[in-house]
Amino acid sequence: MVSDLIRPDHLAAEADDCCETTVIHEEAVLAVREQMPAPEVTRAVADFFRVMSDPTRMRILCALGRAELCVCDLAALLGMSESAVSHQLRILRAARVVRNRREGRIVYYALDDQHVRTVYEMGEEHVLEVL
Amino acid sequence: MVSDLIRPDHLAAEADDCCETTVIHEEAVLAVREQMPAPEVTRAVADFFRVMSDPTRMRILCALGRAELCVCDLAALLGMSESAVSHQLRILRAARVVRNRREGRIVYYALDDQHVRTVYEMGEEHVLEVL
DNA sequence: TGATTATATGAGCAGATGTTCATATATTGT
DNA sequence: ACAATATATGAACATCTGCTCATATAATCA
Repeated sequence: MVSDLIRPDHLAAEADDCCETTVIHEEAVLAVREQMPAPEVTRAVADFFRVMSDPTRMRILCALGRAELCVCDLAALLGMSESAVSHQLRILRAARVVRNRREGRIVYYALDDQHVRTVYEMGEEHVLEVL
Repeated sequence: MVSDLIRPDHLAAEADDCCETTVIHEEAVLAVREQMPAPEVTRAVADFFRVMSDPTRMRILCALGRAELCVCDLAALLGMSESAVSHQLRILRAARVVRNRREGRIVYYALDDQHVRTVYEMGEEHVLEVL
C-alpha cells in the first residue's frame, strides 16, 4: 500500500506486534492495555464459561445442583441418550465443576463448584432484565 | 429389541415422553424435575454464557469494562482486524451487554451490564481455584 | 461533488462442537 | 465362567463458529 510510505515512522512503534492498525485514542489504549488481565487468564475464564454455554450441560448442572444423580437418571430427566449425557459429563469433569463417585456399577455425579450456582443466578438475572 | 417385550408395561409410564430409558432413582428424578427451571430459561442462560465463552469477546468485555473505546482502538489493543472486532461487537450488542454511541464517524462502545463484571470475577476465582 | 475515514456486513472457509451409533470397560449376579 | 447392566469412549457426521476478504454504509473534509 502507498499510504504506508506516507505515514510517519514514529507512529509505527505504537502497536506492539502490528503496524497496520489505526489508533485514535492512544492514551486510552495504553492505559487499558496496562490494566488488562493476561490473555491466558481471559482465555481460561472464557473456557470456564464455554462449559456453561451449552443448554444440555446447563441443564445437567442445574439438576446436579439439586441432587446427586447417576448417568441414566440424568438421561431420563433430560430425555436424552445416556451416551450423550456421558459425553457431556466428561466435559464437566474435565472442567472440575462436577465430582463423581462409584457405587458398584452406578456412578453418581454431583455439583462440585460453589461458583457455578452463583454464576447461574447472575446469568438468570441478566436474562430476566434483558427480556 | 426382544427385551422390550419382557419389560412390564407399568414401567413405561414413568418417563413422560420417552420409554426406552432406565431410571434407577425414580423419586429423585421426579423431585429434581419439579425444581428444574424451564428449558427455555436454561437455554437463555446458556446463550448468555456463550457470549462470554470466546477469548476475543472476553477480552473486548474486559477492555470495555475499563474504558469507553472505539472499534479501531479495540482492534489495535487486541491486535486484531477491525472487521473481526466489529463482528464480535455485533454479537455483544445483540446480547445487550455493550452499548454504543456514535460521534461523527467514530462509534464508541462501553460495557452495559452490571452482571458481566461480577460473573467475570467468579469465573476468574474458579480458574484460580482449579489450577 | 469526490476522496477519505470509521464502521458494518455478507460470503466463504477451516476448525470446533454435540449428537448418534458401535464398541469397550467395569461391576454384579447366576 | 457367562450374561446382564451401567458407564465410557472412539468414529463419523451435520451443524455452528470465528476469522478473512471484499464490499457497503455513513460521516467528514477538500
